[in-house]
Amino acid sequence: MMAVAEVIVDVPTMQTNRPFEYEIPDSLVEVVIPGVRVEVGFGKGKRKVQGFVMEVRDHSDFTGKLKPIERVIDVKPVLSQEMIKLSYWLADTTYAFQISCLQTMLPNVMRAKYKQFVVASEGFENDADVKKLLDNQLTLEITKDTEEQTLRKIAKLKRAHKIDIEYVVENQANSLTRQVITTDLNTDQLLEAKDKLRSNAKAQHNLVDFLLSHHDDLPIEVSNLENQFKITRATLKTAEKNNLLKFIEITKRRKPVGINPERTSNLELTEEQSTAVKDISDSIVDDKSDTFLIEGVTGSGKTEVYLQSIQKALEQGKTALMLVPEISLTPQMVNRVIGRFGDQVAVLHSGLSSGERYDEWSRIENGSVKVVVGARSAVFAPLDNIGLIIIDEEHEASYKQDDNPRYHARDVAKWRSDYNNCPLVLGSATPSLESRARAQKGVYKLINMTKRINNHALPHVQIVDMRNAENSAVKGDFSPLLQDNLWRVLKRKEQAIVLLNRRGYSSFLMCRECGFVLKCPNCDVSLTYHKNLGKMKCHYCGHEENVPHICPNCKSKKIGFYGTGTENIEKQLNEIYPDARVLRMDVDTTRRKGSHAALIEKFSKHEADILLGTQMIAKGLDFPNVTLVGVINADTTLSISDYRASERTFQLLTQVSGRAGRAEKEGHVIIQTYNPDHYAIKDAAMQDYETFYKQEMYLRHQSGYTPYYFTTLISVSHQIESQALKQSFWLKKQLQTALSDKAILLGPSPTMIARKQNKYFYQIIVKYKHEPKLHEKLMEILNDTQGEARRGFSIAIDNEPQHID
DNA sequence: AGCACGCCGACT
DNA sequence: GTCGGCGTGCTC
Repeated sequence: MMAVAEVIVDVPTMQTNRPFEYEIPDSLVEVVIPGVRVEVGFGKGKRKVQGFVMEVRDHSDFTGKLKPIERVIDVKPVLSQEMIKLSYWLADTTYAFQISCLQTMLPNVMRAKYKQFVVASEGFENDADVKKLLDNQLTLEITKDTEEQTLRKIAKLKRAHKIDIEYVVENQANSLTRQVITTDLNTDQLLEAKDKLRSNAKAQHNLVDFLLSHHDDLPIEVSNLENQFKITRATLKTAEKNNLLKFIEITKRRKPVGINPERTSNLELTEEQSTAVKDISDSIVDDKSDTFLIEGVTGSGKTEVYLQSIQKALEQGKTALMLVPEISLTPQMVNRVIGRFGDQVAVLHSGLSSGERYDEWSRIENGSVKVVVGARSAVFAPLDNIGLIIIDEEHEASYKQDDNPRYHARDVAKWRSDYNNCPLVLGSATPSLESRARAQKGVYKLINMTKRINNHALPHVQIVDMRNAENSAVKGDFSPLLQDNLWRVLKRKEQAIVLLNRRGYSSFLMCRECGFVLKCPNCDVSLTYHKNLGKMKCHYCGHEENVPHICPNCKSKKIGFYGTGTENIEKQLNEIYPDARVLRMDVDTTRRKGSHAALIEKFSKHEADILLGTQMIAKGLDFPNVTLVGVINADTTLSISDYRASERTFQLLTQVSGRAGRAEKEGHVIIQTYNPDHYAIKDAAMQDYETFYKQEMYLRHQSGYTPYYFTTLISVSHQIESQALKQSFWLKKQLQTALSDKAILLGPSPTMIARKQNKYFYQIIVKYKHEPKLHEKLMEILNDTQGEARRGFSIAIDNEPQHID
């Protein structure tokens, strides 16, 4: 009997997108188990790659000779059975390679780094050519910087079998350990020991004094002692010999959660809240995988419902997972969860370094954490025995990953909820149409929360018609009504939020003389300015260049930044209200790590009167002193060519309005728009989701979009534009043969950014209700176009895209 | 992806 | 003749 492992290898191509079988050597039988990473030989040469063991069997049907597993990387599986199963489902539904799915599910440090070294073949150690190539060293590393000439020489010597290439698979994931010191002696014993020290042993005396005064702080990190207290390692070593202290290695948690917020306990619930908690709790207790949709107006206390439901899961000895959009992962939110559950909580946000992220992953994986809060990718948190999954602000587009694997966290959460037999709770003031429609059909259980806590009135919303000359002509972008109300807020020493609704939020360079815009040579996009680099950069291909001071087109000096507009609005605010403290929050001011949180902190301490910003200020923030919200231009998101434009506009306006008057004080919202009669704007002003929902559903029905139809977006790209177009017509024809005549095929049409990294993009949209053959056909197409892929042709499939552009 | 094999044109 | 270009098939 032979032990065989099914391994997914780290080679992301269509042809290798299946398990390969490897022999498990006797010495490794005990350790090669599903979920561990292994190092295996792959291909004809001596190439080595990392792989994931999916399954272990006792025989193989493979007719050839099996290669052995060379090394086991993990002592303990990094993938649970749940994650292994999930990866199959994920690969299938997103059309992504399974290896990509596995890597997405794990912290980045688990991704192998590959290195190649040139070494002399046996017997050629003294060969003149070899010696010259290696420059008398034993090895030569081949990197991406290795010159073309050298590569040629390497190829030549290799053909002559004078050299070999050695492959090294590096594992980046090792939890850092740190050295700490502690002592078994109590203070009396230390004093006693101090007396015994030689009087000239000054450093030792100081050290003992230090230990006495910091006795309660022990253990203390050695690096801290060296840096902060200037105690050398030599001193410590001597003290160790004298049995004054001892060294211990502990696994370092790179990111200790900041200052612990004050512990809170359950708040008293309103009737609506307690019904919600009860319904969810019942599902937790009964191990039912129900999906709840909480449709709750801003300020209705959804968070408390989440917290008490989590509490229930913990009481049942289970764990809980809570997803929030990255942007609402602010200290405000995080503190509320940590405040309730203390160090049982792990927080996964984009601010973590990859090492920190790995540490948090380990804490979750080894069971020391019961609650996980995080953004999209936290849906893969290695929690065991999940009792509850929550997705806050479930309508947020950021829950969908926009590169491979293009998964939606909501779908993954649903899968895990089914696997764990636990409820999934979706919460929003403005649910996505598809979720709300599912609730309508009874697929989800709808929980309506219509009352604000303490019966706070909803903010008073006014729409300003900017087509009216009186409003727009006065002073820049501020209507008299908005100006007036800002004055009042300032006079009352309250705070205001001003939202500039912009879709693109990067600053590009434009000549005011001739209109020239600095563009990327490889992509059809304008370059954006990166403050920290001091250079112009392309978002799509990474191309960089210096900032020109004269216009390359007309030689004028009037070339400058044309940004989000926030700077311009800031200038206007400063002119109208010279005494007001304005805080600008946009990509430029939040680029540095932590600056986003710092600005929020500053505003919540009332160190500024007006918070000015884009989308990012609309979400999840709670400032009790804010009584006015002004929206400069509500329309911009309406005019985009996406069928979700109205939905997005409605959501944004409703949410930003909810920022006003969250405490005792009444809130006031002023929305400036050129489309005052548009239903998305009117309904947002009324904070009337249900009316909006009905209207939007009607329109979606008319135009045949989600949730009435499923959509799949297929984009085709090629170096040569005509080829891209030709292939996309071929693809459309392929689809037509497989699909029923009820399916609607749109396109091919060029994408909004028609060229990226010197490739031309066309897209086809498939709208359908029931096409059982579509999935199979798309898989077939992916397989068939393999050969073409070599010639720069590629296909990307996006199931249920969030935006079509 | 990355390697070997194999088939063609232009050079020590 | 053979070196090295690229197109093709395959990887347990």
